[in-house]
Amino acid sequence: MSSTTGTDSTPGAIGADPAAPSTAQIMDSMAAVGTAYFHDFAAVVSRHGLTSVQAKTLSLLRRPLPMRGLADRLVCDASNVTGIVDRLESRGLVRREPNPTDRRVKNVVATEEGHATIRRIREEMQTTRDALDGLTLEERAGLYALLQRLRPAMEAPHS
Amino acid sequence: MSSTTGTDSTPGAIGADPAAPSTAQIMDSMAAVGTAYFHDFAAVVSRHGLTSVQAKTLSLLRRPLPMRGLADRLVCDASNVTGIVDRLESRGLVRREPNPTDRRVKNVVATEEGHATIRRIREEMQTTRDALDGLTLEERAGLYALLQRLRPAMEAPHS
DNA sequence: TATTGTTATACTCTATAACTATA
DNA sequence: TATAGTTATAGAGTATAACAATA
Repeated sequence: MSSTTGTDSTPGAIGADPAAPSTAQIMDSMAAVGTAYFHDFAAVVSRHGLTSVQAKTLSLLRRPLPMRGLADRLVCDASNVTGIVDRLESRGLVRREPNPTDRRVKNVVATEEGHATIRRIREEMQTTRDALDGLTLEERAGLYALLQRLRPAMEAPHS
Repeated sequence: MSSTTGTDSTPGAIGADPAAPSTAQIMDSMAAVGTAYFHDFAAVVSRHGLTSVQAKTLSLLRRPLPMRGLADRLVCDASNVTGIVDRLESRGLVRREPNPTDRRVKNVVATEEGHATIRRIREEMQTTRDALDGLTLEERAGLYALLQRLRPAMEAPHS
């Protein structure tokens, strides 16, 4: 639809219309902002003695999930989840509970400390919060609308 | 979907103004889109037999960089770069060259195949490209402008 | 003395394969 | 037979500490 979505590499685009960014330019910006976001996240969670994947797992446990459900959401093999949950459990941040209806399944539940930890992490991502606070209300609304519009297409099955 | 989208821990925001998203809501969207972007990237580079960090390293080598420069840009300890570059070099994607003016330094240079590989990877990120193609020209311009506005604050030194 | 790059070490994440206990 | 979870294994990324060569 966007007509000239030609691949880019900046053809003869010395004075290119600044209002018509190439796909490559947008991708570069997405990568830069995404990378900065995850650096902020990693720095904050490491102060809590957690790795990124451990904190991500904790953040998925707003409600109990089976090991398998965690593997699906983390987009990794189920065998990895054993170790990740082991380490969170040994720190008292999650618990494994038996599933009453299917004895093969174990439900992973965040403890009160686990919930508190992930709450604090969200609050402590100050670089990201400050960056968002630097936007006007209109810009914040625009950014959110665009990200929400992008999200389903980005998360769609990669045929 | 805005009603029962239990996506985040918004305070008492059941019927919150959709034009005034909370910081937490925006952060969740950023994380979701960022995660999807890096999943696309990881899937594409893995078809080329590369890990994400290897491909990221290759993408930094549009011009030669010393090992130390790579460590700075990858935001990791210098000792890690040895192994990453070792693996890229054993696949013929980069070369180590001596620095004429400082014999302690080794410049890492992408080979022709290295340049071609990173070029192909950018072109093959179809999920991301399709998502961007689903936006109107105005939306693309708005997204790019917002990301560019966010970038310096996000990349700022994390005191 | 300080810096560049490397090695050695230990831990975590990752996929694959094989196993168990359930279903 | 199929599924949930685990274990064993091997490769890769990560930080720390120590080292040689050079500045």
